[in-house]
Amino acid sequence: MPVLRYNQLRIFNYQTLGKFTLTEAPLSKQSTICNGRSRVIDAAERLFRARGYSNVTMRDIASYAGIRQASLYYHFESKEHLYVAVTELEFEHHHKGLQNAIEQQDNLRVQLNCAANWFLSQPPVHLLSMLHTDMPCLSEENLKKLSASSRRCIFIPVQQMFEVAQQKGEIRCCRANVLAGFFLSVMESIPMVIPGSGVEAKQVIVNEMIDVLLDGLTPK
Amino acid sequence: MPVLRYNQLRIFNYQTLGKFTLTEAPLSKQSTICNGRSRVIDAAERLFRARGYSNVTMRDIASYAGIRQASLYYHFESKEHLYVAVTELEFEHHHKGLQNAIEQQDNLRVQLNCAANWFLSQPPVHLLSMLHTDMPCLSEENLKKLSASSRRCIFIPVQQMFEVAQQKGEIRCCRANVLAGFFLSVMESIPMVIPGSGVEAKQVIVNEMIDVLLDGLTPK
DNA sequence: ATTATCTATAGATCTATAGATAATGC
DNA sequence: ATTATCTATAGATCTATAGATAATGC
Repeated sequence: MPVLRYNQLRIFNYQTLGKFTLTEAPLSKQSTICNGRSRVIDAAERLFRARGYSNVTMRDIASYAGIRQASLYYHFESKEHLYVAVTELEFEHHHKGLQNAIEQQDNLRVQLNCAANWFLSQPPVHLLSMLHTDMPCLSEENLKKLSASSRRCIFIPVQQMFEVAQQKGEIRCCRANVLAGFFLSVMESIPMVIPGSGVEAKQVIVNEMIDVLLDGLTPK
Repeated sequence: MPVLRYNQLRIFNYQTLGKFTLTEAPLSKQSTICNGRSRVIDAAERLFRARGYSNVTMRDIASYAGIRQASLYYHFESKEHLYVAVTELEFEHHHKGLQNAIEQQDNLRVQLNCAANWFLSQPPVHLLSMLHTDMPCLSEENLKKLSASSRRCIFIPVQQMFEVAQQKGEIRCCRANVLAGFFLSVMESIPMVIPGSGVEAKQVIVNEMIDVLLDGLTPK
């Protein structure tokens, strides 16, 4: 059976991934996934995010992208280089989305809602898993690089949102970094609280979360 | 060079673990770590919790426990069996600690503080990473088993604490499962917010977190 | 006889490299 | 000539099994 070259293979089916089914839409625009490199990035992005660095093999990525394993090394020097490239892109993507969600609004409650909806509209980042499980597999240098990126792209924008609200007197005095960790970790935990639910159910959770954050639990 | 048998080797040094340094005290009582099986469980516990299932090899565990890799299979049928056994023990350990922390108190604010201090007194569980990255590596059956254990031992006790407080009118109406996810995920995120800080710094964060949870952020 | 270890190794991956080859663009 | 793929494979793991062996307990 001859192996179809990528150039000859215009119609393409993503393969199933065992128990790691990936149903989300790709992060990048569909239109950009038309050349080999983009397909590799897209495949790696989905797989690394769904399973973590160590539970994805180069063969998995190649198979998902519709090429042979060795061909990945034409585009990326190593598995680690691929992971770093893909993860930086993902962080930047979230940076843009978050900034956009936050800066359009001037009220904290609405900003929180928009930021939360941004996260719900995207495949989950699993930032805590990445920092805990994936990053230590990388070189010291790449670990520092990605840690810094995750802070700059995701943590700091959320922190600044709280700082600004504090300066405007919208909320009382409280460490903005604690609040940022608060908000982000709760966003990460939503799948744990209600596994396998739709977006509407998640939005209900998010709204309740924002109410608690702003108004507290103690009855009036 | 003759290999020292475990029985002959009474004095023992834990080996270093590269960038995954494990400085925490063992979960189990020191006194119980005197026979082979307990040493294996202790080693596996530390390593799996520090790096996750896939980033630990049977050789790592054996080396840490001071025996040869193949000897592990005398005590446990497979890597997966070992992981499941160790993780169930860990969940039970947290179940006892949590129940104890919660039932001694009758005021929600104090209960939250005691539950938080329990977690701070133990090596971190990294529940989100476990559920997201480790569990999908297991068989369907073990996945279900451990998911159920994590719910029963960790999630439900926290949820019940909120339910009781709600029944007593201490807090206003709000989904108790959302609040449990809230609390647990924030506990998990503390290392992300202040990486590499001492227990005191973490207690400050925890107290600020509890204040926000109960009193909210909106100024009076 | 049983318990707890060891050595040696089979068999299955996984990453990465070497070198060939087809398609594309100048 | 350059780009993007392929086949084949080296070399390094990693899990798990087989069979030997020393210490312990009856």
